[in-house]
Amino acid sequence: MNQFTGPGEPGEMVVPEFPDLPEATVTRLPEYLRALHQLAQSGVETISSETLAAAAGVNSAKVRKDLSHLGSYGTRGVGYEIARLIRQIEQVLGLTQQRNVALIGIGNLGHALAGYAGFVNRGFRVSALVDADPARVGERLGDITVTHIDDLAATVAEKQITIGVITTPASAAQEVADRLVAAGVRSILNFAPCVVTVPDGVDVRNVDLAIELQILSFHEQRRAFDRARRAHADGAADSEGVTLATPRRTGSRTHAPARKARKVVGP
Amino acid sequence: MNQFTGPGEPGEMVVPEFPDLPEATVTRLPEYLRALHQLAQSGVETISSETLAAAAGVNSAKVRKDLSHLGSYGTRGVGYEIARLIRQIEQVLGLTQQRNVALIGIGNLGHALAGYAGFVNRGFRVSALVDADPARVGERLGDITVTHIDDLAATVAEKQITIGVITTPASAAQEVADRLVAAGVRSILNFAPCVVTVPDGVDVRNVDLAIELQILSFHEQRRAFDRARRAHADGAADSEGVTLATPRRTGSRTHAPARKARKVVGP
DNA sequence: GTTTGTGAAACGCTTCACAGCG
DNA sequence: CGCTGTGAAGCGTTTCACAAAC
Repeated sequence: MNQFTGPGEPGEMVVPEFPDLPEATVTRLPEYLRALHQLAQSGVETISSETLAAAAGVNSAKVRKDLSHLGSYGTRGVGYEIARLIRQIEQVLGLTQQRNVALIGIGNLGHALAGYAGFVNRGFRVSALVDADPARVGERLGDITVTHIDDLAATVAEKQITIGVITTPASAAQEVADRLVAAGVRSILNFAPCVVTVPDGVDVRNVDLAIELQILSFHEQRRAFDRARRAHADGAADSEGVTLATPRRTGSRTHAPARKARKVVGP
Repeated sequence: MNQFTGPGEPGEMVVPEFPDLPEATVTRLPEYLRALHQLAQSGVETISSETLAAAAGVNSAKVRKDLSHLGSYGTRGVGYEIARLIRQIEQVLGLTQQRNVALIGIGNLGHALAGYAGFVNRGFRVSALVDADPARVGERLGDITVTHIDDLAATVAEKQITIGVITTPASAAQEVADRLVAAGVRSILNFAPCVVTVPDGVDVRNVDLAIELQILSFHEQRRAFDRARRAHADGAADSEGVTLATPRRTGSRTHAPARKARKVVGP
């Protein structure tokens, strides 16, 4: 449909276009990308929506709709050219340039993320490590030296940071976010278990590990309940009017802050 | 509306009821809970949907709809009793019993999660640490000794594990998932950057840290593009028919695998 | 007056199903 | 024939707006 080129009629100023993607599509593109990189390694050159869907854990209609938003160049009867698709997705996701990430809060989690191999190969570089504890400043992790939060603005400018990752305790998260915003950072990934408030134009994503567990806990709980209910019904059925509760929702999954891939037993 | 009690008419077998919550509501309940715990500490006893909404980063209509699914017992003109609301939410989320978590893959991330304070206070206990590397088996972290993946079934049974957290490399994730399922675990939180396939009745949630960054990167990219576009338009406007692309989507946020709290500049 | 609980409208996302193209 | 691209239908979620309750 589009993909970075305007209509280009004579007598018009043509301004390049940026695809207007549904948010749900944006969250899936990285998943397709991950699957495509895997598939590319196995030497395949072309892929159908059906196969990509299986590799990414979604259905093929979704893949086709999503890719059509990129101005997809699939070939009917054949599929999509993997290499080209990778290039297209990387381009819309802004991964053609390397993005510099600052990690604020060098505790347990900060340490782990600083060494997380999963970032480097996917267009990101942890370029700055920041902490408020003077005792930690100067510490080296890999080839990066921890700097002090008071120098954040300078660090952001010097290292050309575009994304800040907050791995502080919740009590410090809002202040860190404020400082990141003041330093010009417009994208924040917040691991602290709290809501951070930011001005318009700033983008915050939250990952709360305990919340993920709690969501799992709910479904665990419901399964236990259903088992109890079924056992009860088995023992009591055919006696007289048995009231059965908990009609199972038909709905499948949407996307989720963290991605989901739930599968639950049918009734 | 409901909340664990059937209609209870005479002459009927009454079976307890489990509330049928929309998935979107389930993902928000933990966020309300987090906010409520904070608010409870500041001595407030009652809270309006408006205030809770602000604390949880959503809007008040959503809060009221969500809570009404629990068979909400708010008081009109007053609000909700915090202590009671906490109890209700913890009950539907299955947090009244402590849940035992096994961590599989004791690398950087596994270490960090093993020591993550955010779990303990929220109903979860990391009760088992598992790795495939014999060199790591026997290592103690806190008060837990790392056991071998081959003993997973025994560990799960002994420690009464209900949730497995995968922090292995992607290459090992599917096998670990298979073993967890074989050992009877029905809830999996997967940090490995890959899709794991599980049988019906098993619940998998994925957290891919690089994907979160890529989503941020997309919006970063779009902002850069919009700036360029606007600059271009400023310089060229009023000349003749200027084609402006990128109509901004109106949509706000849904929930997300990881939660979101985006705010983006208006046009 | 304030705030809840909720039908109903609006919205976005997913899924269907098939025309169109290779 | 196989697979993409896409209108249109179907669903779930969000938002509106207001009657009911305190």
